[in-house]
Amino acid sequence: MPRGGKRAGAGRPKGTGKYAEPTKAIRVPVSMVDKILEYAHSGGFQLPLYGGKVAAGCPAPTDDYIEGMMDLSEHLIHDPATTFFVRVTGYSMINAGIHPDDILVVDRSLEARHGKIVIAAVDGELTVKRLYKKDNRVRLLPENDEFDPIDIAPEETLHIWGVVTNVIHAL
Amino acid sequence: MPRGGKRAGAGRPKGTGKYAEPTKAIRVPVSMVDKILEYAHSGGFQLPLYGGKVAAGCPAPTDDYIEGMMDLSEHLIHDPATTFFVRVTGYSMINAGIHPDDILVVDRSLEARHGKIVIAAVDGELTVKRLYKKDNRVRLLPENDEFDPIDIAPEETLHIWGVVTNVIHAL
DNA sequence: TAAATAGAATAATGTACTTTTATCAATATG
DNA sequence: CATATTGATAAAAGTACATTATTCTATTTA
Repeated sequence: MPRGGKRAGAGRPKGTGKYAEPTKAIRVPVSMVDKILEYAHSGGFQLPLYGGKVAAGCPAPTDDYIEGMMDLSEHLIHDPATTFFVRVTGYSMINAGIHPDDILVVDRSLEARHGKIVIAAVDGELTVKRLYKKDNRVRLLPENDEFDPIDIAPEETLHIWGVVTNVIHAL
Repeated sequence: MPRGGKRAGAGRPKGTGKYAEPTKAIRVPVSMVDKILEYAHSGGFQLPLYGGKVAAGCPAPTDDYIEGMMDLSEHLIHDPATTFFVRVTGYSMINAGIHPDDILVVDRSLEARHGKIVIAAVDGELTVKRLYKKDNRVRLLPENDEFDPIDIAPEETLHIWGVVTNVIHAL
């Protein structure tokens, strides 16, 4: 038997889907479908960032004290086209907090100014050093007394790959 | 006039699309469409990682010397559900290479063992310290001589939010 | 009158289909 | 014969549609 007629307010409510908001169909490469669905589902790798203050005795991370949400890649990489990573070898920059096996975030679109920490190709090796560029002298300075500065003669060309923006150190 | 009947080999060739591979339509939240398209287009924030060796005099990053491709988020975040970030305040862990305004990657699914660097909530503040947990004593040890260790009395409960896995330091 | 239930309403989802884009080959043209 | 033109072909991209899922309400039943 019919139970019906018109009725206002019926129907599936908005925001009851997986994402609690309207969706759109877009096309992505087959090989990335899984990764992208995971990316979408986890909200774009946005994770909570906490600052200093919390309630006394607060036992675990809560939304209440979140300073904001942050996506690491977004935060560290301004232009994917000009950014790359370098794995550190050696101790020559230890006093700048750069340890072996650290990962450096490098941007080659930044100007290599005096005082910046840069990645340079010297003698077939990639090296991290602080750039000295003053009084018509160019030098690569280690931050470790046991290493010697590298002088770049005026006729030599120094191949600087980019400027280091961040150091990622695993504990 | 007609210019021809059947002909083999005609048609748009495979791999001439934006992604040079077949695509699939998937549904994603409207608010993330732009981000996801950028993500898909840049290959999932996979950027080159370089190791130590390059050809002498190599002027710029080239594919030839790539150690591999790396996605920062993927590399640093094993489980988005249990990972969060903390912004560092203060100098108490300076000797562990943890500076003010550094960002810590913290995983709360890891066991807080003796010797690990942890995030704890003490007196309404989030604090980073090395965990001492031996001989029935629990202490939070700074790595800076100007700071004092924090003793946790047996009857107190120490609220550990998670174990620090990585330090991100801007230069 | 309270609980159960069938059906209506509508959002969410996935996919089939249409439209667009790109390339090739057959023919025409100079 | 070299070059330009046009239609055939097929991949790629975007979108509309059919399907599925969910919730609400009017009616029935106890």
